[in-house]
Amino acid sequence: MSVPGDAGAAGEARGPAPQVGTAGRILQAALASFAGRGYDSTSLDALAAGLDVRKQTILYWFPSKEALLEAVVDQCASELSTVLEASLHRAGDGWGKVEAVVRSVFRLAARRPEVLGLVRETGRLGPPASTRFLAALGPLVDGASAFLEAEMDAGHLRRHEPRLLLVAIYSTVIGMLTEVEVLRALGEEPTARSLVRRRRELLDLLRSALVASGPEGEP
Amino acid sequence: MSVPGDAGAAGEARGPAPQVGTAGRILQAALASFAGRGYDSTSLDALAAGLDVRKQTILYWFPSKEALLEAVVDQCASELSTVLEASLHRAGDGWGKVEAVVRSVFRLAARRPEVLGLVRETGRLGPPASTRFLAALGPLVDGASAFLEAEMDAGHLRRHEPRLLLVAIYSTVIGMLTEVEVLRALGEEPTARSLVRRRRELLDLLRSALVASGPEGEP
DNA sequence: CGAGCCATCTACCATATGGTAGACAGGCGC
DNA sequence: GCGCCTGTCTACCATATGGTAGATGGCTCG
Repeated sequence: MSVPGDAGAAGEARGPAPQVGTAGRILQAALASFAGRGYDSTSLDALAAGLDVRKQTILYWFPSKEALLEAVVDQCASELSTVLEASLHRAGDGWGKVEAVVRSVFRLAARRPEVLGLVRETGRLGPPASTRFLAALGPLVDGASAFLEAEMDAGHLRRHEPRLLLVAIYSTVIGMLTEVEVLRALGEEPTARSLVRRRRELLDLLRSALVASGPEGEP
Repeated sequence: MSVPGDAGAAGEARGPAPQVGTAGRILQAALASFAGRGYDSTSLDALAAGLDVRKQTILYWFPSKEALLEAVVDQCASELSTVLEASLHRAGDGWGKVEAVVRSVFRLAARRPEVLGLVRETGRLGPPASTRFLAALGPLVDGASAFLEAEMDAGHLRRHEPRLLLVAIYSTVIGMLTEVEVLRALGEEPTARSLVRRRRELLDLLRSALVASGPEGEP
């Protein structure tokens, strides 16, 4: 039985994770708006209007606008973690693993573009949203960094500073997926076809950048 | 003699470009806040407080908050254009030119980080801010795309789709320069030393990605 | 010296916004 | 059938926000 928003665990709707019913609808609507319009440009009244309820209903399930943001951030971090973990467990060697991760993020973007949009918005918002999000991804990032370093040591990948490499990959992936205005200006409408092209180009670039050519890194 | 904000050319302070005096101070403060906190999170009262004036003074020089944003966008587009044009006119061949452009953007970031911060904010804001900004950079982007294609045709750079390559480079550069929270989470504080490391890593990555190894592209 | 202009301010406006308190209808259990 | 709980609503609050109108002091010019 669902329980309404109240003092308690900060940032959480009461009771079980609200994926269904009104609380679930509120989360989805908030995600879409926070990702698309921005957190500060989203009012509770506007959000409520889109859901055909009053803002008091939102405040019944989430004690404040900030608590709603925290719940949305947690949900996105969870979805992204799940996707990244699944792909990390499947692929084997250096480049294969990087490729698997990038492909899985693009698949997530195809069916849930607002998740990547929210990722980019947390970067802009700064603490505590970004801190919460990055903390949730922390273990994965640490694992990714260690993995990259090991692969570079083994000669499977070109030598780079692993953590800066992760920032570069993150920036490029998020930009290719969410910089809608820049993409449009360069002739790329946000279509499924364009997504395929962008994924191909990005993978080509990353592969050229990461896979050493010659004897020790022949592709 | 300076002229106050009024109906007229939208988005412009009256009279000559206000780089000095109160209007200039307003522009700088607005740039810093729009880039750092975001346009929607910046109130005219807060901006005025920082300048030790009243918001009516801001509205004397710029007819509206949106007009102020337009003026800030124009100024940033101008600064970035100047920097990009200068570097494009100096370097010669394929990779050398790309490197020169990236280095010049990093130099701009070292002394005027808020300019790059505003670039990223315009991407988030969408039209009309992003349209205005991208229109101002349009000729440069067209030239860059044509240049990249010619260098690929000549075998100086690996074959990629030029416009998507520009999006990728843009995303990576802006991310490496402005994703402060992600950088911090990975151990990179926004220091001058870190900027040097980031520039080196980024240039290494781009070089590996763009410069073909082997007979036709030996570096 | 007085008039006019410029740049800043005070006072005020209308609307937006996040949030609180309690009313109310429906459903469920005793 | 009644009492209680849940979930939604109305009414209201205090503050924030972008903007307008006119006051005011200082400066310049005739």
